[in-house]
Parts: sequence; structure tokens; C-alpha cells
Amino acid sequence: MSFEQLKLKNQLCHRLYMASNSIARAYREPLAALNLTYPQYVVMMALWEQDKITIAQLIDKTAIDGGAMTQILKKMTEKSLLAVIKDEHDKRKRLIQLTHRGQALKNEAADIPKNILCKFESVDPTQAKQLMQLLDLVVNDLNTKSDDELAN
Amino acid sequence: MSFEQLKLKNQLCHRLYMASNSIARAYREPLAALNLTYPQYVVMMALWEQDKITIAQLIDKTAIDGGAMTQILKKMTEKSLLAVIKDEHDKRKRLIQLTHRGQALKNEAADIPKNILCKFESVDPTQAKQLMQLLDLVVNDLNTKSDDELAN
DNA sequence: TGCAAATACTTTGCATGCAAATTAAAATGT
DNA sequence: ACATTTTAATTTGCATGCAAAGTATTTGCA
Repeated sequence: MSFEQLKLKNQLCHRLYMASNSIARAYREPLAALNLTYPQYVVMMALWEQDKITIAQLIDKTAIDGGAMTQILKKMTEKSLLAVIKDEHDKRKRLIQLTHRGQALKNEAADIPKNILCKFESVDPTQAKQLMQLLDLVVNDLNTKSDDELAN
Repeated sequence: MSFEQLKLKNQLCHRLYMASNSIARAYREPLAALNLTYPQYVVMMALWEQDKITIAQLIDKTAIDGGAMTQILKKMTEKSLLAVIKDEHDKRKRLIQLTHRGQALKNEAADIPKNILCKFESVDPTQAKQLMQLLDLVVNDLNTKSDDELAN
């Protein structure tokens, strides 16, 4: 009973676990300089792309958990990076809008991606692109409900 | 100022974040049947491969944080999956040993990898292997201290 | 021999990720 | 119109990930 399928070296999931933690850890220092955590940085990137969107849209773009998002937005509000505005047309919704400070932070963050990328000595741009495509396949397969699930 | 480098679709890190969360979520149901969380499952896999190792070795194999490991081992001890034994030769160290119950759980876990893999409709075995190799490169690059860091 | 430095863990405080329950408001069906 | 259902967020409880501080031992060295 070798149970090859249970060995750690064969687990795609464990690779993802380690890689995700490693890269998030790599962002820690540069983001600390901006007083941001990684999920908060993701929220900022989403808003720099498109401002004044609903929380649901923000969750959709960032894939951050809804429960966590409430807390994250609360902290970012306290840091005056953004404001939570009630939608007058649909009182269930809240719009998120960057403050001037939040907008300005974009310039300070501009060099972060470059500083992370330079840590990849063994991964060339082609491989990085390939990696992103493969990860997209994984995410799509895992998030696409199967037919029988949709039937419920 | 398009700031292409700050767009979410160009972030390898965000892909990893989503992929890692997605796959961990996929494990949740099957692991709940064994009353295990994903990190606890990783610990079990490590111990099924090699039993009676120190906590430091376990941390090395699993890449789980030391602080978290203490808590995880405590919960797994309460579930009678393993025992923490003091090393008589070096009283700083603790050896982790599976109980009969912990060993037996291996049989119940044997089908989990297969059940996860079948969710990947778009990723063939070749791509999966390629993905794991690329992830290994990422982890190695990020965890390998640069020369000037080692100089300190 | 004896003490500073290195090890191996544990503890603490903070920030999520996630499921489940809850609240408020809008959309639907009859 | 009115009750039911659905949608949008928030809240709650549990399990980490991580940095930093603390504790107990063992090593190294003068």
C-alpha cells in the first residue's frame, strides 16, 4: 500500500498552498510601507481599475469573501482610503468610492509589481503567462458548478 | 497613466490567491467527512509518509506556520489522531506519532485525491504536472534568500 | 566551567477565509 | 396589494497564517 496519491509531493493543492503563501509573504514588506495588507491591496487594485462600484461587484472582482470584505472595507474606511456610500436607488446596495488619498496611493504602489517580479529568477515572462493560464483553468473548473449541482 | 502592471488580470499573485482558495474550498466537503481541515489533512499526509518526526521536521515538510502548528497539533491530539511525545535526548524537541486511529484514517482518505482530480475537466495530467513544476519554481525563487540577505 | 548565542516550541495579537445565521430591502407571483 | 422568495450586506464562530515576544534547552566558546 504505497498510496502514491496521498504523498505531499504529488499534491497540486499543497503546491498552490505553498506558492500562494510564499508570494503573499513576499508582498508583506512592500505593502507594509503603504500600510496595506495583501487583501486590502487587492481591493485597491480593483478600485483603481473601476471606482464607485457596489460591494457585490468588488467581491466579484477580487474573489474576497463577503464576510471578510465587510471588515476589510471598515478598516480601509478608518484609514481614509475609501468611503462606503448608500445607493439611493437600491437601499440594499452600498457603493465604494476612493478618497483622494486612496486615488493618490496608486502612484506609490506603481513600483510594487516590478519589485516582486524581480524576485523570480527562474521564471521567465513566458512561463509566468503560462502559469497564469493554467491557474485560470483550475479556478474555472473548480468554480463552475456541475449540471447536477445547478439542478438543485 | 494606464498602470497596466496594477491591473488584477495581470497579477500572478491574485491568480494564486484565487486558485489556492478555490482548491482548498473543494477539499472542504470531502475532508469534513473525515473531520479534518485542510492544514490538518496536510499534517496527516506528512505523517503517513513518515511517522514519529519532530515538530520542526513536520513544519519543514508541510510549510505550515510554527505558531499555527502548535494549535493544529493540539486539536489533532484532542481528536486522538496523534500524540506529542517528549524527546528524551533533546528536551526542547517533541516527536509526533500517529495513533492507531490516525494510521487507520489513511484508508478512508485514499479516495480523496481522485475525487478532487475529477473536478478538473480542463486540466489534463500533463498540464497538472507542468503547473506543479512552475509552482515549484515560484516557491523556490521566493524562499531562496538572496546573497545580500544571507550576508546579514 | 560558565555564560552568551542558537534552537525548538509556545503564546499572543491581528487579519483574513469560510460557513451559517441574521437583517433589510427589492423583486416575484398570485 | 400581500406574502414569499431572492438579493445585498453584516454578524458570528471557528481555524488558520504570520510576526513578535516569551520560555526552556542545548550549543559554543572564551
